[in-house]
Parts: sequence; C-alpha cells; structure tokens
Amino acid sequence: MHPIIEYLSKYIKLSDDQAEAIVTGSKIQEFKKKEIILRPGEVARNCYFILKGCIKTYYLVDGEEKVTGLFTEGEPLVPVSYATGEKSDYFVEAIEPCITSLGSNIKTDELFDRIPEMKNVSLVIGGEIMARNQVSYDTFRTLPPEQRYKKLRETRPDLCNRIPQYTLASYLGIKPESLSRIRKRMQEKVV
Amino acid sequence: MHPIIEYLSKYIKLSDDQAEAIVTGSKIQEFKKKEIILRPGEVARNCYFILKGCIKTYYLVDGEEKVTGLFTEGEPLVPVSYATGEKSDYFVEAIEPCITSLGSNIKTDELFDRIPEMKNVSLVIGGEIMARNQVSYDTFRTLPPEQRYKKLRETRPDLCNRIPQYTLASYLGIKPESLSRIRKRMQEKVV
DNA sequence: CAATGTCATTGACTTAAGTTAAGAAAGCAC
DNA sequence: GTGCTTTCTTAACTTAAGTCAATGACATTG
Repeated sequence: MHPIIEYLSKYIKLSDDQAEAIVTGSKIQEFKKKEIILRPGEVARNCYFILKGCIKTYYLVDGEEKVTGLFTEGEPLVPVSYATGEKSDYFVEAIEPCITSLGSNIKTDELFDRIPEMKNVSLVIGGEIMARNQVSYDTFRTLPPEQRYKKLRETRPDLCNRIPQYTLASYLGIKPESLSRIRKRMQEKVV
Repeated sequence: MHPIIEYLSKYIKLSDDQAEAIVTGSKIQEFKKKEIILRPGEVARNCYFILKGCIKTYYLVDGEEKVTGLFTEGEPLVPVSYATGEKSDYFVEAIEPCITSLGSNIKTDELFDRIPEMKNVSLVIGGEIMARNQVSYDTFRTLPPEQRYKKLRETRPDLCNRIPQYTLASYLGIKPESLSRIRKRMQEKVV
C-alpha cells in the first residue's frame, strides 16, 4: 500500500478508485542532503508528506541556526507560510536525502471537490497536528534542558542517533558544548 | 454587533438570519476568579471564546505551576483535550472573572449542517490558531529568558500589567525571583 | 486595626548553561 | 591513503538563572 494511503487509512475508508486517484494525483519531490526547501521571505506553495528522509525547520538569528522542528518518515510538514499565505520567517531544509509527497492549495481544492469527506479528514488531521505541536511546545516550556534531552530520548530515540549533535542541541535550545556535557553527566551516572 | 459575529466577520459574510442563529444558539458561561475550568484527567466538552477576562493553562509539575498559555478578550481557547477527545494533561483556570461563549462538538455539528461554509471557516481559523501557536512557540525556543520578557512587553504589553508577576514568570519559563532581577536590570539601563 | 495571607523584592550562595579556544574524531574528496 | 572539512569533546572562565531565606508591601479578614 502506498504510504500516503496508509497514513490516510487511519482517518477515512477510501475506495480503490479514490485511493488510486490520490496516489496518481500526488506529486513526488526529492531533495538532496542540505538542500533548502523554503527560505525566509518566500511564500510556501506546498506542504510535504515525508516518505523518506529527515527535514529541519530553523531560524537564522545573528548568523546562528535555531532549530524549531524536526520531521521524519510518515510526518506531515505544514510550513506556517503555507497555512497563512504570508512570507516565511524560517528555513526548511533537508538534513538527509528526502523523498516527499507534495500537497498544494490547488490540489487540495480539487481533492475536496472529488472526495468531500476529505474536508472532515483535514479538520481532524489539523486538530491532531495542533495537539502534537502543543505537547511538544509544553514539553519544551515545562522542562529544563537536561530533562528535555532525556524526554527526547524516550519519545524519539531514532532522532538522537540519526541527527548531528549540534542540530539536536539547537533543537533542545542549548549549545553543542552543553549537550556534550549533559551526555557525559548521564554516562557517569549509569557507570 | 455581538463580539462573536465581529470575530467571524473577518472570515465569512453572514446573513442577519445566520448571525442571529449563531448568537441565540451560543451559550454563555461565566467563571469566577480562580475558578478551575478544566482539570487534568477530565475530557473537555467545550472550547471557549473569551468575551471578558483572562484565562491561563498550566501543568502541575512537582507541585509547581507551569503556565503554558495566557488568553484574553477576543481569543479562542481550544484545549488539546477538546481537539483529541482524550483526557487533559493540564489545568485551565480563570485568572480574572470571565465571561465566555461556549463551543461544543454537538453545537459545531449542528452549525456545520446549518451553515456548510462554516466548515471552511473552521479550517482557516484552525490554520491561523496553529500559525499563532507556532510563532509563540518559536519565540520561546529561540530567545533566552530576558529577551522573551522584552518581546512579550512589545507584543502583549497589556498582559504584563494585568497578570501577577509569578504567573508571568512561569509563562516565561523562569522563577519570580529571576523576573524580578530582569526587571531591575532593565530599569537600571533606562536610568 | 491588628492579624493573616499573598505577592514582590533583595541578598548570599549554588548550579548549569554560555563563551572562547584548542584539539580529537569522523566523514568526504581527490 | 592524504589532506580537508565537519563534527564532537574538553577545559577554563563568565554569566545568568535556580535555591534558600528574609523582609517588605499590600490586600483581606475577622
């Protein structure tokens, strides 16, 4: 089964015809490692469903990368700029070689015409993304750096291994040196 | 004009009949200062549009209040629990005496039947809430405590005056003592 | 109006993250 | 493989937030 259909199957029973229409209608786009998908000042014309690879979103503050989001296989990435139609404030960049399926406003309208039920699905998925964002937000807000790292190891252990430490540190809101020290502290406690 | 209709007018042109239906169909609920609106473990059956007053959302971590959200007049408050149907992880509590207009799943379904266009409005409003959340999230992530406070004074100066310092401190992710010191430091620079 | 409770500030001290700089380890290109 | 870049770690020092404790301001209540 196509990954997109598998993803949607949680929300809606699609006929074979409908599934076929979605898959053949969906555009695939690939990105090289370090390829920039969206820059500040640009308006996002697409959102992305990640089939393979890993993408980060980040701000450039005084020349420093501030990572605010990490996305991997099976996750939808909806740039704020796509939702609002305004210029993006941040970068979207492939950390690994990526294969994504594109969503666009035009495609979405066509889809809603063809399968009206998808409007409800969008509302539900939107609610879920919002809820997930909120949880991630609240974790960051309520925990100090060291505990954020521990939490991340529990909830997304895959990330800790596949992503450069300095990117992970930025995502945790600390400097690479601090992450290094945290890791060392944790090691010592285990021994 | 009713505040809810004024709010919706940004998104949809409602006939007088439709506006009438929404206003008469909407339930008003008031809360006393310090009244708890939602507790961890409970499932939210309502979302709220704030007509008057101020509401905070917070986690209780080791007996300590960790404020993650502050909402005032004209803002919609959608508990994660309302969106997901799962038990809440956090408290929702009135900081000031509040007057709110309730939204509920049943009401929403009725509304969608009556005014199908409202489904599109929900999608748009949902996108906007998500975008606003993201901006607030990213501000917190990318700025250190002192700058978070400065930013908050720029973007929501009202909050800094109407809310207790210890609540504000918690919202900024610091202790009241630290906020006190930050304020002192800022004063000294002005003089 | 005294007594109590709530909230904000201050000071002394601790802790952990930031900064700067240097060097080690790993990955990549030629 | 050699050399180069990128990434990670370590160390010494600085800075700012956390902690603990005391005090002061203010509002609320009996």
